[in-house]
Amino acid sequence: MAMIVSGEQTPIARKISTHAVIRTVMANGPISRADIAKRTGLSKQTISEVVRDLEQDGWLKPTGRTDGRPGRTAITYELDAAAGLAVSIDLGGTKIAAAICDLLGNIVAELKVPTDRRGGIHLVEQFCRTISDLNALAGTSSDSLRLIVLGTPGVLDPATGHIHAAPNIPGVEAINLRQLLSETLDIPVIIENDVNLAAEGERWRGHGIDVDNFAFVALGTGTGMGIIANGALLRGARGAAGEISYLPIGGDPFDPGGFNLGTFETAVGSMAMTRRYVGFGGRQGATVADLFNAFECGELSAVAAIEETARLTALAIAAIGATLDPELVIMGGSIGARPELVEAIRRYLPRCTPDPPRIEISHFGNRAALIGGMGIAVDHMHDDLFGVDLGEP
Amino acid sequence: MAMIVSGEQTPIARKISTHAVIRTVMANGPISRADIAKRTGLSKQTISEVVRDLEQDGWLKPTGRTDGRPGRTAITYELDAAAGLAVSIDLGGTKIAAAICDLLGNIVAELKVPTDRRGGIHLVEQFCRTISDLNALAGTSSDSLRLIVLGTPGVLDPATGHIHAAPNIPGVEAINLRQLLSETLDIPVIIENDVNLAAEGERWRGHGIDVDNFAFVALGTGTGMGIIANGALLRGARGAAGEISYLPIGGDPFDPGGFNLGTFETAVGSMAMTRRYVGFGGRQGATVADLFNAFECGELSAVAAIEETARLTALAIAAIGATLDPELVIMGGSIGARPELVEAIRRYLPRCTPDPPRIEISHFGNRAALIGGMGIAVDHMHDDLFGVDLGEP
DNA sequence: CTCATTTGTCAAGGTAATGGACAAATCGTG
DNA sequence: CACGATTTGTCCATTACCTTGACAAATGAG
Repeated sequence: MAMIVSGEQTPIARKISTHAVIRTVMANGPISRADIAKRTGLSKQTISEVVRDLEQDGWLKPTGRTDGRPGRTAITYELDAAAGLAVSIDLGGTKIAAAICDLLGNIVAELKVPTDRRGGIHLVEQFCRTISDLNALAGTSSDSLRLIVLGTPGVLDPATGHIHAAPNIPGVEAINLRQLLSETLDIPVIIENDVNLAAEGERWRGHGIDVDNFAFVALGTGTGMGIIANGALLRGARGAAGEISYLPIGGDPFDPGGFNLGTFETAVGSMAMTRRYVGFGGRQGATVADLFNAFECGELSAVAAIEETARLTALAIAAIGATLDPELVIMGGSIGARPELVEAIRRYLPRCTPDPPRIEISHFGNRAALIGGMGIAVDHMHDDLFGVDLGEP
Repeated sequence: MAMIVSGEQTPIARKISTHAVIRTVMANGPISRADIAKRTGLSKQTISEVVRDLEQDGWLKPTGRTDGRPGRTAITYELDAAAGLAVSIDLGGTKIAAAICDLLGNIVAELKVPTDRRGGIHLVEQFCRTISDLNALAGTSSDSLRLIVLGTPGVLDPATGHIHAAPNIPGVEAINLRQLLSETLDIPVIIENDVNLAAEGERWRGHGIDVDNFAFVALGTGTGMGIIANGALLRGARGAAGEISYLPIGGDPFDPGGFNLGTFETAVGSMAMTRRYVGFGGRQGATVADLFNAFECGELSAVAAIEETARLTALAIAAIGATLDPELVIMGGSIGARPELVEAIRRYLPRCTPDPPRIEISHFGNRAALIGGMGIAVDHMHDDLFGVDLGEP
């Protein structure tokens, strides 16, 4: 009923001090208490108290001593990485990638398994098995896991976490995957669109470091985009921000047939690409890999197919640029990350938009979403543990 | 050098309490000290002290007493609106609108003058004259002004405030309007794109209240869009977010001729509309107003011109929707706010995009940017006066 | 070994917030 | 009109946190 501004137990002032100490330690690596005092402006006394509490609770640990300078040697402290472990899972149509990471974002264990094609409830079981495999691999225990971040294809409701449309994975629209997994393992689960996670991955440790406005464009079987705007993930009102499948580019958007897949996806998805290749005179039944091989050999129909895809993608990036004004567009996905395609896009872009954004190929390739999940997990653990909430009247 | 976490003079704890009190008073109107205590969770004693300090500094003032309920009557306090005044200026190609508002966002004085066509430095002089006219009108003094928010057309550099392209106003690209005005009057000046301000206006007190994701689309002589994403203004990397003039819609984006105005603006600006009207057989030399009059009379060429503009705008909104997933699109500008056009857009939209956003006509019409400037000014004054900064190591 | 230098602890003092007691002021009711 | 119930606002003692200054501990340089 009444708003509580000071925390339930720990008073607000000590919370803020603790927060400042943690942030200083995280930003400056192994560091002595005296140094923390200088950087935070708090007194040595206070720092000693806060550090003692944090060490008792297992968050900080002494890691070494200073030397080489005059004066008494100082004990240096560091975040105890093992104090918080999290799992990141990237659920794909054919494969599941999963990893355990610690509080500092170090990868402790990582593995990949084929997706259980039965989908639905069987996926929950598979996740649990995979997590226990990861624990065995890393020598950790399920008890020390604090959080699971799950990346899936499809549009997610920002509020409930319900998956609206995931064409490649059967039986996930009927169940609440997030809730089921969370209740089974008794751990909080964050669910997020996989392309959004890929964008987060690039922001965390890829090309997007220190870039406040960029987009991750994925082209593969389907199309999608993750947006970082003002330094944060942009989900939109219904979680459908970045659903570029429906861009009115590459076809007639008023054609009711385009509603199933979306105009843009119909024009540049892998189906469209091979169809176009065949249309230009390429070999019947060719896959996208065949197409790029043919391009390598200089086959004209392959060149034409890729050029057209690049032209349409450049138009899409122009539309995105006119809306979001990103500094950078990162290309990913089995098609989008191909250097030949990206090179062609770079050629087309300045011809259809003034002041085009920089174009880069994903730094993490198909691991971007997995990495992004870890980034979110680490940020979330930090917020959870050390965040300061001022309340909202 | 050293990071100061606690404020220079006022300790952090008192700052937070003060902040909580201010927010509670702002949110709950006239309110007694006991009530503040209940809502914030702080003790009555603390509230009394904080309120006494705030009253001494002129921020709060007692406004009345409670009655009608059992128990001792309470003195109710309110923000002293006159403690902070700000100016909002909307610089247009033909007119300048300006207003003074107080800390609560009440409009104290408002006026409109024709823009000095000589532009450049003369605008600074005109702003100063207008502000002193406003002061005379409101009976206030220049000394109590804390902030000026200036809205202009064109793309602004988010860092420097430099105006990059403002076709309607001569001589503003060569000078730093923000800096000049700020130095002349010795008041901080915030400069912002006018369509962004219009979006802020709708967010503050228009259709965008409590809507975290929406876009304000302006169609008139030119085209533009202001974006509220995640509840905040989206400027993009170079301040060009929402520059929908360059959307690759309504023409061939690879046509080098489209670079001057942008493909979309070339297709739906007022020039394009009248040209299209004439092309469909309308009267030579007709203005946009004539066109809408003709539509009113059921003239087929006018109907066709408006239908085509609506069709293209629906496509643009589809593209914006695929990127941003707004809950709402607010239409503004001399053309965009026309009900006939909006009605047509509403008809076209479901045919080219699934799950289309709500479409509304601007709540403030051509005053939206002026109102938005006030909203920003009020928010900024609040942050300035009562914001809590935790520092950043 | 001695001195300068830096680290870390101890003790004392100050500020802000809490909680309880209590006076002040008002409404409702007999 | 008096009295109890109720709410407001102040006073006082106590607690929690942070700071200052003094001082012991530990180390490199000469």
